[in-house]
Amino acid sequence: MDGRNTAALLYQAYLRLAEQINTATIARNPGSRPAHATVFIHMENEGIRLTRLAEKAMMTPQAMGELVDDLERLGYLRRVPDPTDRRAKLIVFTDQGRAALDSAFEVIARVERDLERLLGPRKLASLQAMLELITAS
Amino acid sequence: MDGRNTAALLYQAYLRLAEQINTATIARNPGSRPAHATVFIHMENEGIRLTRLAEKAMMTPQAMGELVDDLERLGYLRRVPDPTDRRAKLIVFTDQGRAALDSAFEVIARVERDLERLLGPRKLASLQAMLELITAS
DNA sequence: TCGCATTACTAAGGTAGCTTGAATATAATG
DNA sequence: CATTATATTCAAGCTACCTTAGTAATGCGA
Repeated sequence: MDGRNTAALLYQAYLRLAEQINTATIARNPGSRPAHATVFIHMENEGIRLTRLAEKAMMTPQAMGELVDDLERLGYLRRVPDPTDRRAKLIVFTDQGRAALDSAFEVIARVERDLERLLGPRKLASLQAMLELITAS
Repeated sequence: MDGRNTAALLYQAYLRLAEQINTATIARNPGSRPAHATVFIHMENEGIRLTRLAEKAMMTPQAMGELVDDLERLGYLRRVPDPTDRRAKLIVFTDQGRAALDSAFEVIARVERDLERLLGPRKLASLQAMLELITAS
């Protein structure tokens, strides 16, 4: 079906890298699922409310609540009362959660190093610039 | 979360292009869903059996059967008896199905032309080469 | 010809990742 | 101080896309 289909090529390359990242992070953080990543992506160090987290991730508070439930059960997050509003809770990292975040950064950094070895630094930079251009187009 | 995450950039660029392709093809072929694309991708002009189609797409014949049911109902495919085996049926394109396939190619070609205008032919070729390299790595 | 394999179909079930709806507690406002 | 809005949570449901299980007809090798 493809005699030059850049979209398909992008997807395959993405799958290749995502598989590496998911495999490594799930191995390091047993019990976690890809969907949990959106929580880490939108977390804030000082703590964040569920509603705000949900807004940032563009989902309902209920859906985000389930993800946070999981990560709390797994020991990555904790809910503490928000001192400024007794209805609200602040979702904060545990030490384990911070370690998991660091670990995820390391995994990504390793993949980036592999890419740099594969393509060379100049070409990798060129690739990233083109991808940003496409996304913004 | 990203201070240079090529995987994320790849995904965003892919989403940008896929959204264009899906929107255009679904607009041209009402009733079709993204999952139906895998059928078109693995179809064969001379006709193909359900089991073989399922194998190529790496899913169960039952799952593929449903997709083919949909596309038959929508008028893109037809099941005809396989003259060489009375258990089997050949899934073949209707004229409408062939037109839809052509139309999908046109949509992709349009996206490729847009990309060529955005990046230039040399850089687009370089992008594709890098994506293939990543996929094969 | 007997027994097993293959092709397709029907039916039911499962999973991931969401949603909508409704309840409770607290806050903010006129 | 009555009303309305906000933060969270419990419960149920939904969609897309698959799966496993079981049935019937036909083909094929020993």
